[in-house]
Amino acid sequence: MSKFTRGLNAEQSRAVRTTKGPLLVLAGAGTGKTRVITHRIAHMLSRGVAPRSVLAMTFTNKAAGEMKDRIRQLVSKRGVSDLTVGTFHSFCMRSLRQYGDRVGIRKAFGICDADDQLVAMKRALRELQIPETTLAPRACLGQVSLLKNRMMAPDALASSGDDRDIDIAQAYRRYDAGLRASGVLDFDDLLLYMVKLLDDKRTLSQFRKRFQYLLVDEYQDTNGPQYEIVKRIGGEHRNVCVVGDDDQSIYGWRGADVSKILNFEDDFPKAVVVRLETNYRSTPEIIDGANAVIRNNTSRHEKALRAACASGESIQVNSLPDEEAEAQYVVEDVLARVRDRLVPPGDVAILFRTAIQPRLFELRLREQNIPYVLVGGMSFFDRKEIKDILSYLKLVANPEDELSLLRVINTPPRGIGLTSVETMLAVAAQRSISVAEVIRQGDSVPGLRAATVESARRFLSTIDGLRELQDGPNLVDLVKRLIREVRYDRELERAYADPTARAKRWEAVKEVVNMAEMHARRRRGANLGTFLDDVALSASDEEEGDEPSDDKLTLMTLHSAKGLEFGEVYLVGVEEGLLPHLRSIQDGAVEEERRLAYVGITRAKRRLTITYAKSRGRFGQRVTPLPSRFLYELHGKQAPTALLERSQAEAVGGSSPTTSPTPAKKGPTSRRSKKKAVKRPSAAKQPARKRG
DNA sequence: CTGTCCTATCTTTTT
DNA sequence: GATAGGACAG
Repeated sequence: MSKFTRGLNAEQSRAVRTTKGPLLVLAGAGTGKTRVITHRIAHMLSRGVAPRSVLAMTFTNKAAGEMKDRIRQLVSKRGVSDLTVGTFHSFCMRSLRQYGDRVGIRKAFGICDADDQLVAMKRALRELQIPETTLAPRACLGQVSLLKNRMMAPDALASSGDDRDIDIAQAYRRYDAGLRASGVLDFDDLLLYMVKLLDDKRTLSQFRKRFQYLLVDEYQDTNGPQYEIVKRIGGEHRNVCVVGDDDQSIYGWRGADVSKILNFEDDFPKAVVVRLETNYRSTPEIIDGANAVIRNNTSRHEKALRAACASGESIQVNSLPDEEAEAQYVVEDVLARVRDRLVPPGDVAILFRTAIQPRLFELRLREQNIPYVLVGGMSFFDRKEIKDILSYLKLVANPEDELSLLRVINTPPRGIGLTSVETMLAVAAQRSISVAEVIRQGDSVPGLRAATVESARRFLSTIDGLRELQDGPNLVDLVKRLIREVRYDRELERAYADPTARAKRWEAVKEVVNMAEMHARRRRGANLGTFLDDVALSASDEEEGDEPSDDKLTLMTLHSAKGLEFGEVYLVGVEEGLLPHLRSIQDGAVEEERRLAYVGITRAKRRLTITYAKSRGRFGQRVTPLPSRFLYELHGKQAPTALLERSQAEAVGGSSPTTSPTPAKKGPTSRRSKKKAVKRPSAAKQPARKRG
């Protein structure tokens, strides 16, 4: 018995001790998953496994950081630093930086974010002369991403014969070509090219030899390429441990594939399967509810949570007349309990399905002076000024990055307007050269004024000048000089008349400098490239606000709640059409919604309150939703067929505006237009200000 | 290039 | 009903 199995239950201990061969750990919510993972690695190291032969992959930076921290608490520092613990994406990025040339990409590739992707897709559609009204860039991007996540080539769609699919397939190819020309990869590409890299025999055997022990966290969220990576590297030695919970797979819409965890034993025959079913988080009442709901899913590993905690309150379910009353009820309940010192605000969460729901809750919370954080929303990196500066930096690092170039070429305004840019793009396409090259050839380009060309050249030479500093030791200096030399202050002056707003933006700009400073301090050998990598792959973890803090109530979506726990939880808006969401009902994806509900329920340690509204404004109309089918299930019943049918009918009816044979009876205000809205009381009178 | 009007859209968003 | 993005005019 090793010291790392002490204090663990039988199943946990078995998982920790199984260090060789394939291992599937089905870890229900609150069953000590992280503990098992970290103890298992510590145990392996104590048994002589070389730290550098261990590869542990997670989905978030946060999870990776936590894993490292907790292993560090268990073993000596030396061992930990040689472990490879990181997100799939960062692992792939590092590997491609090292061996990218083996799959035909430059090692100095850039990484493009969601914004860049959208720009690239718009450009692709324009070049293909597919109007955005026919195919929305966002939707198209989503489809392409899904294809990539399923490792499907564009041809797979093109052959379907459907017009839209053909367009998407074309857009896919064009979009990819655009990214390649700009020397950038999107997030999905990082994984795809890694798979490709592992197609190379030499590389594959190198990786197999190096990484003798694999561990994958949240395996239920694995998508196609991630699965291939695991299978390839681990396929020979088969020391593959995957940990996850099929009941918490909630990212199917992003290409995550539950079947991977369901079929693990087929992929890795004779796998040891350990089920962690003892829940140390919640009261039996809460666990009963969770079990009762999730039991209704058909495709899952059979299991049920057992509560280890003492009995507590039963789950409360409350219906309220409308969403206003719902918010009011919840906030008043919180207020009373906080006042009576039954719970600190920091131990309370309000969970909801969609991003618009928190509004009313925010309003009320502010009214009552209850401090709160809204998790999610706009990240620091989504702010325009931050993106601008980062685009400049990306352009410095990668002269071919046209996405970035186009973003900042006239920011601040340099007299290079839309028309000029369009001319440049057209000429670039026509002569098959880059936009930068067009600018260099500017004199021979019809339609470009001399002043424009001159200004564009000055812009390029500023960037070129900065480029000479990029490998230099002083990253911070580079960033500062860039901000000065491109005259970003002018941009702020132009865009923000209000001095306070301007000052605030300037603060954000300076924050980039701070980030660079931090990066330079933390990492040896830091340069522009390492900085940009860091920023690209660590989207939102920095910064205030986001982190659930000790003294603030948390407002967040069910998706962001996964992996967290709170003393008291309010699960709100539990109605047909919201949870399960309308779209999921349409798409026949109710099981994933049920998992979402399950995730929500299992976040609560001691007290769970579920609410739903009998009337709710949706898309400007007032609807009278039915209580969610999950509420029936919660009490061990089946939702009435009539409810399911009506729900289905509404989902289908609501989706296609062409066919509206007015489903069941709705409220009296059902399909009235604009004017009627005036009579609505106070709904959104007070415009929600910035969150506190 | 900026300001305005208009209209399409309205889940979730680890990287 | 709100919002964001595009089209169009000035």
